[in-house]
Amino acid sequence: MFSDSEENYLKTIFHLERFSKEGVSTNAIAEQMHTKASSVTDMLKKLSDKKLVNYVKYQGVTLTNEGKKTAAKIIRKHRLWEVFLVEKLDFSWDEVHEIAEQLEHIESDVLIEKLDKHLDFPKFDPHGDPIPSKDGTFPERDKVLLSEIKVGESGVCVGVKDTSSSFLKFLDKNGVALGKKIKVLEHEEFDNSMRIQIGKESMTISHMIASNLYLKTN
Amino acid sequence: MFSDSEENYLKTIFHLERFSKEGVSTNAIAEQMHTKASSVTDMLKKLSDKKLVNYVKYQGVTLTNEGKKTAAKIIRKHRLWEVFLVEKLDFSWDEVHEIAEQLEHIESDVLIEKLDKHLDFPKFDPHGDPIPSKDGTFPERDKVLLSEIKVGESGVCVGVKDTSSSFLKFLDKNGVALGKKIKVLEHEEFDNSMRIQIGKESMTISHMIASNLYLKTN
DNA sequence: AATAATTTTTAGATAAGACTAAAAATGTAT
DNA sequence: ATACATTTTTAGTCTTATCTAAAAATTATT
Repeated sequence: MFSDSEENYLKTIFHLERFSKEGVSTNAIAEQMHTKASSVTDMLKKLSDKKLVNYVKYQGVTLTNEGKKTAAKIIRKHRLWEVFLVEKLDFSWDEVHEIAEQLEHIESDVLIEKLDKHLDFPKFDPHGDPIPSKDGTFPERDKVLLSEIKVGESGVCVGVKDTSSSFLKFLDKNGVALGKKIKVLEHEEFDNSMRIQIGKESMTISHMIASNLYLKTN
Repeated sequence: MFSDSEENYLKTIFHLERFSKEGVSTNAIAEQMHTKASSVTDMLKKLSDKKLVNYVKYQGVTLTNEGKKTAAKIIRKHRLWEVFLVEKLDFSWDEVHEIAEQLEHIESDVLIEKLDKHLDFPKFDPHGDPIPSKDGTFPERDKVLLSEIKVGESGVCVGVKDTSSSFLKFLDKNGVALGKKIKVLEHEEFDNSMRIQIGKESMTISHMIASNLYLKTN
């Protein structure tokens, strides 16, 4: 159906689209794929002809619905293969990416559905990233309050429960933002305060704070 | 290391080499691969430059040791993946070839060794074809006496136990030869005689005969 | 052995994907 | 608003793998 190269572009655009509200820039794609801007332009024209992206010269690209569906399918395959490699072949989660980059291009719908079944229909890959379903929808991320997380474990900040501006201001002042990784270092029993690590900094936060911050774990 | 196309050529030459004592002809390769003779010539030059084949213009090709090793590795991957598809994903043996054609090009030595282990080091694929080991050697085919084979099952003639000329003459007269497929139709309990099918012919043979003929079963 | 038939190779073209270098468009400063 | 810097596109080249058509070598036939 599509070449490996086309699939890789779609996948990259899909991932970049989640971070920029505007169309994805040629250079951003080039950098992500370790290729040159001119190569990207060539490919964007081709993908546009195939109705997989909305492309206007100098304006960046977005995926069409068809493009999104195709990208989701590739990501589905990639992540299912990662689960296979870790769960069935005993790879560790940091060794599987390169191999999955190859496996994701294997073309067979039956194969991927049988693999899904064999793995017992996993919802998340070994890195905790969601596996889109056959129709291209992504499962909702598990979010857990920071206060629920055990010592030694970590997660990435994905939202807040208390949306008051004073809380948000506090978070901002302390370097807590969406996407930041937080590790729980200590849990003080008597007042449920926690010592956490954000980047290289560590700090102590009250239970009040910890019970209003959502993290994605695993 | 090598492109998918180069690997496919090596594999094809490897298979064709087993049937012709001479070098493999350009046309034979072209036919097998559904491509044109001129394309084959181009590739043979490239493979020759890479020391994977011994190629002399107009004389056909043979694989070098390096070429044989490489071909065996691809066949190993192909057949291990076939075992995986049938044993783990519940494909039937006739559905797996095309998918394995894709999977055989996935590049990762660790992957293939882990897959081998996961499958418990199989020696034959679902079609009964031998799986070469890591070092490129093919396991000896299981041979079974015809007399041991159950009704309904079949095998291919691979040798004799009694090597007397009278026995060989008998086999010859009845159209039994190396490579012939034999199916067991009936097994008469009282004298252990068998009714077998060879090609379109069926015939009855004594236990004496059946217990001196080796078949490969699948 | 000379000619015919077949096989194989060469020559030249095409398509995909990537690159370099130059041109065009867009964005930013003074 | 004009000039500078950056981004993006175009134009042209390269590589890999393929093809067609024609030329060369080999094999078969009479």
